[in-house]
Amino acid sequence: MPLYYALVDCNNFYASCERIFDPSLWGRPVIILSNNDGCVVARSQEAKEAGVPFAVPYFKIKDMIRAHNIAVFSSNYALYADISNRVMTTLHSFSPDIEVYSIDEAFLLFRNAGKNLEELGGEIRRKIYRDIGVPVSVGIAPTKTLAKAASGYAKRNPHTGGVVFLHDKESVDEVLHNMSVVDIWGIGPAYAAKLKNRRVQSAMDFSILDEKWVRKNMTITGLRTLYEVRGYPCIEFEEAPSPKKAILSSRSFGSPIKKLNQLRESLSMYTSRAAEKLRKQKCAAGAITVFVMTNRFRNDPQYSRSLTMELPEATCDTSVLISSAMILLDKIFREGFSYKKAGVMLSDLVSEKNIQKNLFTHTTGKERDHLMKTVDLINNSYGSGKIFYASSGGDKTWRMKREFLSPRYTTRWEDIPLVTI
DNA sequence: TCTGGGGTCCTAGGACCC
DNA sequence: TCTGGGGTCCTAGGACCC
Repeated sequence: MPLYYALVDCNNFYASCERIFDPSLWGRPVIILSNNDGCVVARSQEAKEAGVPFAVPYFKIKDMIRAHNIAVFSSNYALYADISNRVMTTLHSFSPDIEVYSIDEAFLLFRNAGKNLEELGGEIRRKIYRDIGVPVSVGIAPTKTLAKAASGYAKRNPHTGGVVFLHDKESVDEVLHNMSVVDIWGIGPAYAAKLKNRRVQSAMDFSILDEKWVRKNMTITGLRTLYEVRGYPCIEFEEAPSPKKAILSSRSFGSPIKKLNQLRESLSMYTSRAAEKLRKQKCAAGAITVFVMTNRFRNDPQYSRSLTMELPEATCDTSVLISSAMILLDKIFREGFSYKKAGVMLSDLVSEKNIQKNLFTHTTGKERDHLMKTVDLINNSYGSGKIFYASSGGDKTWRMKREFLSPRYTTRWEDIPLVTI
């Protein structure tokens, strides 16, 4: 029975989100910056054509921005996440089997479907564009890796109408021939360089490689990719998002910081964030790691360290986690460096129901639970960071830069667009 | 002179993804 | 002046055990 995977991929997703509410951006190059307005993480088609490279630091392209009248935005995750949810909800109406792969992509599974899949792809495209305003590309193929390849091909080649269905050898070969090996899902720059030495350039070259060589040089994951490219599905379809094994919260600072106090504030803040995420997925952490680092792009003296501590008892209590983080920070902090980034990682996660009690620690139990729930409730209702731990400080000189933030059109009452007649 | 072998667990580092 | 953040998986090698 034929089984096909469809990959639906939003085109230039962040840029498309900004355009929904600001039609003056149509036809104009648009770029979106990473946290701290550091580098470019998304570009509209026009911006790509104007020559803005991916991941380039913002300060390096200021001239180009002026010359091409490029619209610049800070990342507005509240907006993107909300639009993403709408897209995923719409996709659900096309197949009950959906794997939300990232904020702008989802796989759909189609069982026993025939030739009409191409048509269905077109329908998906039209519906999402009409209902939400986001253009998407659709790739349909017998494996996830080929579906990815197909949607990429659809995006690059307008004559496809944004939908590519790989249903026979000819159509697969056409796509693989016109695809660079580094664009295969699962092959990054390191493997691509290795492959280039073997004169493997196109995805087609890769598909006919010797299995043993791939296994030896690209591990078992590389071998899976090889089979997938040949049309044998090896990568599982995961409908339910698998529970996280670690939770990370880290940030670069708006400007470098030198004082222990400032590091303490920022780490205390990141720990609160991580703990919130932890409670949201109803888990407790058995270990905590703290790391600090200087700016590797500068010629200053460099320092980078991390330290992990096992907690006597798995916990999701923010204050326990903060005090543990502070102990770790005190151990790794060195005077005299300009720190650029710090973070905290919570690992050894267990379900909050299965916490192994420690005989020798004093737990306060229910009251703390209740306190945490209340803190989360307040912050969820009145905005993140409405109440916070005093150790997170009020100074916040280290806070993130977001100079070009658009309104949270869909998630904040004050920001809802007004229509004037 | 000859210096085992098999197993587990942990960690660091490297690869990839968006 | 200004170079993101948050993840997963795999492997090699060391420590340790019998």
